Amino acid sequence: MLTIGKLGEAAGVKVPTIRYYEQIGILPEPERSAGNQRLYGTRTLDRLAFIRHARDLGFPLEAIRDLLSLSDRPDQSCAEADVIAKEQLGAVRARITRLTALKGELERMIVQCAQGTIANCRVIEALSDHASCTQGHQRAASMAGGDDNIQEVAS
Amino acid sequence: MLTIGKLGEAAGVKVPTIRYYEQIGILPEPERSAGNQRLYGTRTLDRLAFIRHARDLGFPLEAIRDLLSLSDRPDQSCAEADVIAKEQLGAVRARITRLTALKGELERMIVQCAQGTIANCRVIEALSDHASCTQGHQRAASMAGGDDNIQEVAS
DNA sequence: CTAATGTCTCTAGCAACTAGAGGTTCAAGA
DNA sequence: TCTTGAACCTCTAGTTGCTAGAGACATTAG
Repeated sequence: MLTIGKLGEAAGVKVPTIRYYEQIGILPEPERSAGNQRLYGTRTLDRLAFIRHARDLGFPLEAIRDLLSLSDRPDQSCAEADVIAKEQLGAVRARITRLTALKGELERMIVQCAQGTIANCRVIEALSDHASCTQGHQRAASMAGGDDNIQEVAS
Repeated sequence: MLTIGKLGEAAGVKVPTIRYYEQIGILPEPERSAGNQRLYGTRTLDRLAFIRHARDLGFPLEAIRDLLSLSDRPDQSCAEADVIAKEQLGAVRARITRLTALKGELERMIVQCAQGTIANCRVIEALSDHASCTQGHQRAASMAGGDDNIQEVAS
């Protein structure tokens, strides 16, 4: 039997994340020790590894929940799993397309920045000049899953 | 003078988002009409278009805040703006690399799904089999800004 | 036995919005 | 002029997928 810390270590998932997964119901409530600490078997380790891997692949937790409920009924058709994976692939492709366009625009911006003053800075100017934008004006309706925010770029 | 709705339409930004930007201080508090409604000039439209464009490029609001404070002091060097843009470019490149790897893995998974039952579904199996993962085990320390979650894939 | 580490629950916070309640103001048509 | 309906106001709470902290209890190594 594994404690929560060992489980997290084995699966590559942080301890609070495991408790969070239990809270939202994608991991079952485990046994407890005499002192009320969670104890897990290898079944849960497999399940958690599955979740982690799917998260790494970009699947949202709701999709993972669906996948898990499918794998709990192994006699069903795998068509549903296939659909989920294909949707995921479409979303990933769309993101790559979009990010590639962004990369081009950023590269242009940086090349044009001649280390002058802000007044004639191409970076700021490129950001101000919406007309030179390669993307359209549709933000909400742009592409499926097009939420390309990057964390920790500059504080 | 533009009302908030017209401003949002002109800049391609939703009304609650504008109020949110004001709340977090990246848009100034505007004038008000006699009936307490917000009224904006073209200065704010420019600023909002700048924000929207930068968001489209994936800049986080904190980076945009820095960029805006730079552009408020036009005599400074643009080196800082250059640094921010370069960080952004690095993050975008890392995301593309990562997403391309994910795309390959998803494609493999889907090709192998022979429309059988869950019991021998390659999609589920590929997700369970952590050993066949092309990525390492480092999640937190993977790549800069590597948070590739996709929304709205499956409910 | 004690000290250090691990675990417990609970609450609050992060980004970047979005949605809703319940009320007010404005512009246009009859 | 009145009236309707859209747009606006403030405020709170929800979203996703966690992360961080407080204060208390459990376990384990020396």
